[in-house]
Order: sequence, then structure tokens, then C-alpha cells
Amino acid sequence: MTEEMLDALDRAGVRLTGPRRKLTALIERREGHFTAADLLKDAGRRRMGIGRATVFRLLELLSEQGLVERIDLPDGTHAYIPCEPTHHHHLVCLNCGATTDVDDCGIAAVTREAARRTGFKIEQHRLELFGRCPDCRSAH
Amino acid sequence: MTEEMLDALDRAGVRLTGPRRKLTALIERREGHFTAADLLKDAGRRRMGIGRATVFRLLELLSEQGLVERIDLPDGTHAYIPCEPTHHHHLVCLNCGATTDVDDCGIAAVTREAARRTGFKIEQHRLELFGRCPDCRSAH
DNA sequence: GATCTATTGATACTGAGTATCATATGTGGT
DNA sequence: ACCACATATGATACTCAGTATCAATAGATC
Repeated sequence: MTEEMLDALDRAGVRLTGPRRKLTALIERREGHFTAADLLKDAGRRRMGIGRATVFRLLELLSEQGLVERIDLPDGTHAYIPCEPTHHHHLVCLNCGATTDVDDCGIAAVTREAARRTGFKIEQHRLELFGRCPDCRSAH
Repeated sequence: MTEEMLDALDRAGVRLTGPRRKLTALIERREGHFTAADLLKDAGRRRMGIGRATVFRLLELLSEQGLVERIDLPDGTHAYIPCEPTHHHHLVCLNCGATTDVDDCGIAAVTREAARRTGFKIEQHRLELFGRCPDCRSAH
């Protein structure tokens, strides 16, 4: 999994530097979504001496490669989710922050319908689903 | 339309103050989506002497009443769209910023399907569609 | 009009994200 | 193993969105 990110960075033709190795390992350990500030704090707590800018730069890189996706939580904060580089959508648990991916699920038909009704040519879409994950539901 | 916002504010039990009247009128004149900074600039250009905080406070109020919705553009900036207080989704033109609403369009089925597959209980969703509006398409 | 509370704008602050730049470090060639 | 050099780094300082505070102002109700 960390390997996967490093491989992708390698394929993208960038250097596999110390900070990048450390940060991908930290992302790996995270569960659910996280913010740039979370990562920065993780790194700080371990005295990794990693700069603010480096974190943002790596997240941007990973995002370009589709290994991480930036989402907008209902409260307006930006968070990141590690994920597969194929098109999909996210389910985010409002209670514990856990995330799952779902693929199309019928969205293609929805965008087609919306395009038909409005005359727009739809080029991108963003679908985010928020709710309670199975664990949080059963934990009542 | 401005009337509609003022009526809603009245119904919400807040005061119809000068700054609020002026700002709703400015929102009225806007086309497509706009940011808090845009509104602030509009007000500044007209020497309305309206403070930064007032703009954010009004946008929050209107947002609570569903008369304006906050969206997250693909570049990560937050923008607002004036709209009807019923559940719906937005189409945003990536070229000129124009927006249109579409209602359900089949999303309910999508969320039901996602819930079935993952075991999540879905409580909210956000769907944003980005593309080219009819005008920008024909203007090639 | 008097009163009382909601609202306002100025000011100062926080926190996310970015620009700059001298220094450090991967990498590919030898 | 070493060199050379472009890429990446962290420190610093900055910009910009959004929020907290608070004394002064101005709606609404009587």
C-alpha cells in the first residue's frame, strides 16, 4: 500500500526522497479521512522535521496521481482520502470519519439526464455521500 | 427575488437591517456563482461601508434558510449560488460560472444502491456537476 | 418616541495554503 | 564509489478566508 504510493510516485518521474517515504508511511497508518494539518501533526509528534510546504506539496502530487482525493466535508474543511486511481465516489461516516469507495452506482445515467435537461456538456462531477458506517450504526 | 430573500429573513425572525437589504440586492444582481470576497468587493466599490464580518454572517444566514448554497469549486475555493430552498443539485459552467439547478434526476436511486452495497446509512449527499453551459458551447 | 436587544463595523486574531530562496539530497552517468 | 546537477527540502514570511470580540448603532415593539 505504501509501496503502491511510492511506485506511483516513481512512475510519475519524481524522486523518492526521505520526507516522501516518511509521509506516505504516515498516510498509510491513517484511518478514514485526514487533513493536511493532521499529517503535519503526525510528523511533528515523531520529530520528523518535515516542513509545512512539503506536506502540501506531497498531497498535491498524490492527488494528481489519483492516489488521494480531496473532499469537502459538510463543515467546509478540506480533507484527503487515500484511494484507488479509478473514478469512484466516497462515502464518509459523519461519526468516526471512516470512508469507503463506491463505483458508478448509476451516476452516469444521472449526469446524462441532467445534461439532456439543461443543455450543458458535463465534464466533471463530484458526488460525496455522508452518513453512518455499519460500525457506528450498530454501536447505536 | 430580493423580496424573496428578505421575506425569508423576516420569516426566520431576524431584523431586516440596512446592510442586509443592500447585500441581498447585490446578490440579486450577480450572475452565476460568487465568493464572499466578490460580494465584499461589490459593496466596497459602491462605498457601502459594509464590514467583512457582516458579509459572512449574512451568507451563513441565507445558507441556513436554503436561499444560497455553498459549493466547492474544482479548484478548492468556496463559492455561493443563490437558489430555491428545496433539495436539488447544481450545474456549474467551468467557463463563465453560470449555474443551473436540477432536481433529483435519479440520485435517490444511486444513494439507495450505495447504501445497500456498503451498509452505510446515508444522511446527506452532495452532487456537483461541472461543464460547459449552452452559451459557452455554442460560442465554441 | 423610549427602550431594549439584535446587529454592525473595526480591529485583531487564527489557520490554510503559497511564494521565496539558500541549502541539502536523490539520481544517472562515469 | 564518486560527481554533477537538477529536484526537493525546510525556514521564513506572506496572503487570504473566515472568526472572535466588543463598544457603538439601529431595528422592532410598546
